[in-house]
Amino acid sequence: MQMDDRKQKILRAIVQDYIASAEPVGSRTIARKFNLGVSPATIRNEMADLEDLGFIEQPHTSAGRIPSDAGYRYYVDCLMDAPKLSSEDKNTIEIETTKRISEIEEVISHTAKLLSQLTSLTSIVMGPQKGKSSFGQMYFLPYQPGKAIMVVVKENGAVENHIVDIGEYLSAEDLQQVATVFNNKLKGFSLGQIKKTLLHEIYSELTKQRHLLDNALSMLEAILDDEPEGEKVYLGGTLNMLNQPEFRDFDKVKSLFGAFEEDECLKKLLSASQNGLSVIIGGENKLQEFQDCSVISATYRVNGEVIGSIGVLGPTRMDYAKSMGIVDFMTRSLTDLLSKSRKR
Amino acid sequence: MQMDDRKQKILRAIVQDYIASAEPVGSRTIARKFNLGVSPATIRNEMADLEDLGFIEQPHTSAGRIPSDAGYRYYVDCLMDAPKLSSEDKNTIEIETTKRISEIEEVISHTAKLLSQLTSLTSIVMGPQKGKSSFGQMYFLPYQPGKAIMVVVKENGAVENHIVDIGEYLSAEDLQQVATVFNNKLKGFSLGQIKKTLLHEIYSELTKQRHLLDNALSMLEAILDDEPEGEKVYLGGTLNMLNQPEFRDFDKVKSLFGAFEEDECLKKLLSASQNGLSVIIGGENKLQEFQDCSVISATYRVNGEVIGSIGVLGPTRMDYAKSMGIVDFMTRSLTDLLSKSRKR
DNA sequence: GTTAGCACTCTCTATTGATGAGTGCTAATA
DNA sequence: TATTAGCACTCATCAATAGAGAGTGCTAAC
Repeated sequence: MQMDDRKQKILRAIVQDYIASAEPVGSRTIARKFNLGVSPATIRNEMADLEDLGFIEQPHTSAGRIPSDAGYRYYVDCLMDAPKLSSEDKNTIEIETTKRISEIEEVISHTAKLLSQLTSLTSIVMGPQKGKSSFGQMYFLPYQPGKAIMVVVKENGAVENHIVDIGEYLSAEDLQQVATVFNNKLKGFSLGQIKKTLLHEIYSELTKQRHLLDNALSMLEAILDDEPEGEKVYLGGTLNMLNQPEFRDFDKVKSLFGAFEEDECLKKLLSASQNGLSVIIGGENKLQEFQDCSVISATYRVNGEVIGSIGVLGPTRMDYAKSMGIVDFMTRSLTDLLSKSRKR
Repeated sequence: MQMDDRKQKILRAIVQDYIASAEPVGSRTIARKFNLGVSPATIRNEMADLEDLGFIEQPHTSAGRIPSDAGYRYYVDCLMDAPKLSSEDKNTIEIETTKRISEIEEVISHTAKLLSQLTSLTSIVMGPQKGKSSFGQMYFLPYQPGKAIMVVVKENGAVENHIVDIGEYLSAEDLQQVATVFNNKLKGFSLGQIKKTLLHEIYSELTKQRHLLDNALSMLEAILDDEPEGEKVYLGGTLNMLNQPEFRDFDKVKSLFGAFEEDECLKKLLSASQNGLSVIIGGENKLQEFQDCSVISATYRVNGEVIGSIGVLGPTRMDYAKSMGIVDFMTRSLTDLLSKSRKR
């Protein structure tokens, strides 16, 4: 049995109607709403075929059909209108992203909010991958006796400050000296590389200045320890999930919101998209908690280099065309925005 | 009618049993579980009296009784065992809070997590009140052409960095000069005060150095604009609310989680506690969304000055003695920790 | 003042039956 | 041969009903 034109039309009708209504779609409904020029009985026959092919399923004997994961997949791959976004949404994105915002973190969290607003789904935005970000420069500023503020500028423009213990014996010049060594040795290296290969090099350099060493070492540790394992993840519109009829079930909500609190889970969700727009549908997802969800994600770049990803999470029954359009456009404008702001 | 000793014992029994079981408490249950030496019938009579006094109520004719807000209030004020915390919890708090953490923000968010863990409730922690925090020092660091990193150290020890536009024309010395003016003029003033009274003073001072003024002004604006209105609020254990039987209701969950996303709401919740330990029970709360909740909160200090508050939010039926014990102790150790770290 | 006994109330759960949406099959039709 | 009309059948949903159980309030006895 093959997918002919009519089967495709019917499958598309089922998916679209189910996306809109969240109710199983019957043959009669299709005949009425979509003008296919055939009777419900014919549609029933075709639907039986589509069920055999695995694209739709029946929740119970006397209900209409709902798309299976395979059905959604076929829809996304072959039947769907090209991802599109309304000029209204486009406008909003352009206005919102051109509002001058100075810090990357703010841009990111702002993006998460905007994304969830536009899609009515839950948005997940992964900030610059710190492990991959490279060291740019560092400064030490006086803070309190025995402590200093260490300001680290990454190559991607992110700025972080940490309080570090410096012991009692370091003067401002000593600190300056340490910073100089760091800046010379580390510029351009990722923090991962720093940890592995460069640590002992600095160590030996500083050995020459015996009196600095002991305290400098604790600083080094502080730098690397304070650096969290992975990237920061921002969520937006988690509440939107509560509006979806498929989550009118307490246990589902609990396990879902539980997963939301685990950064690791969210990172895994986004990790699929290596490049371009990625769509993961229902059971294609390996994470138990998200088997009833679909994820649309994409990576964004700064100056050509992938530094993070954004995505939306929703019920399997989501408006793929719209969501994909928004995620795609958002990725582009984020990439634009970040690259532009770096050039200035 | 007066509260005699037996009435008090019965009321305490009702509150405690209801806290534990979340089920209306019947006369028979009390006679069985609490050895009052009287029969269920007698207890029934007393319960009728307690209901007349407004301390308990019946969800429906043939159910047991549950405490009213007034009942909880009486319990907390007069009947409850002194707020107490297990030596186990005490230990956890002491170990967790003495882990060396350098930045105030980290301490705060860590506190929120710990608090919700120990109480199985939702924790709300309000960070240092920025409006009330005072300016300490500022530095400018080179960033990119036309931009600088502005590092602001508050008097309470918090450090923030912002990227500011400086236009094309400012040299490092110019920046240094501006910073010096700021540091001299502003040290010790709250940001509120800065905005109102000192702005024109600096303005006039900088007027003397004409070439700096235009650009310095935009920086000033950046400083004050970047400063958010209020304090940052941290939530922990919001999921715990889903485990409470009183929130097995979708509309409640939705409005509750909606309120969680509004920082303003949460701030209002905590604002009650001006000093010491404050307990707000059910309807005493003015916010619609939290009428079924109680809030226990307290303020913490750095060097005698109140800089924030912590609290827990739970269903009206919460274990007040335990929660109050934990919040109280936590406040103290937070105060200790922050004050100690400031002295070093 | 306390208690035992009992009728009464009300929630909760399970059962039942009616309704309606939707299917699958068969036979008639183009 | 493909399509369609007709019809019996299935199953979820909803409302009504009955029975069980928990708990009360009242009365009368202790």
